[in-house]
Amino acid sequence: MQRMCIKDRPIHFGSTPITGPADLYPIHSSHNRSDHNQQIIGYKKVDKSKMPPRNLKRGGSGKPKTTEPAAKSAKKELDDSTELVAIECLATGRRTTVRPPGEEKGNKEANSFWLMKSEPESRLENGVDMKFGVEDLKVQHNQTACWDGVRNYQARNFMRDMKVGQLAFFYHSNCKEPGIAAVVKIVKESYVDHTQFDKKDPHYDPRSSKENPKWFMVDVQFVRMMKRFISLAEMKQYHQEHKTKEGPLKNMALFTRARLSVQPLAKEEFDFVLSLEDKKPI
DNA sequence: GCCAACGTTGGC
DNA sequence: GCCAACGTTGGC
Repeated sequence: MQRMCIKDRPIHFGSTPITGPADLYPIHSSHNRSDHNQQIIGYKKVDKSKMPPRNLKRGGSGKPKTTEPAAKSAKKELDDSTELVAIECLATGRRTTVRPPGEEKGNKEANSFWLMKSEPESRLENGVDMKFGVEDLKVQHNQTACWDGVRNYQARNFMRDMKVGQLAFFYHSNCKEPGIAAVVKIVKESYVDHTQFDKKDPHYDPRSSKENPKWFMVDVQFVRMMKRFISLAEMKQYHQEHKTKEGPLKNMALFTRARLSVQPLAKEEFDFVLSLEDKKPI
């Protein structure tokens, strides 16, 4: 079984209105559940050989280590991120710094682009349809939707780094043809994801509380469809080629951190993908 | 803090 | 449906 949804993705329509600025309207998306208190982040170019994982593991599992801290630490990271991307495991308190692919020191623009995954095909999760493709975004009021349901710390932290006006690719995952379908922009910065408190929501998180919410979301607005769909397969070919010949997609998170539903793109990566629109598909 | 077991992601 | 990759859990 696969489920798709997975952890970090958003989407579905719910029905719950969100509170927020009057000009934005929401919606919902949703996603998964499971993560814990930890966070780590970063991308890195790291070698995955040693990468990661295990160390960044969570720490105390059961005890949310921080009860308030989550928010606070995360915020701290945000501030630090102006320079390097700070990574910290909330659970362990361990901190490391990594620089996003393509980000040069002092180049704050480098990380101002994102890729957000969503499932365009129906798939039930606890009875709720997770479907939310670009077409679904386009029919929302103001063509804007809140990216709720993200339940992965890295993805959540990336959303917290998002700023109004930044662009992101709307990626279709878990479907026949995975790939980039459109360009969207961030229209509301990180705020509490209300679905974590809703017992009926597939992404309900019993470990979270209103006093100390764990999950956040941003609002995105449709900008335009890609001139042509840029498939995962096509990008993968470039990724492979760029790994040997050196090219902009050589460290693309889509391949180096495949399961992350919200991922950063270096400007060169974003621009390269856009340049493919005017080329013939390979 | 380590690490084996387990669960999830998500392309194929 | 399969399964590789990798994140999470939780005992020790």
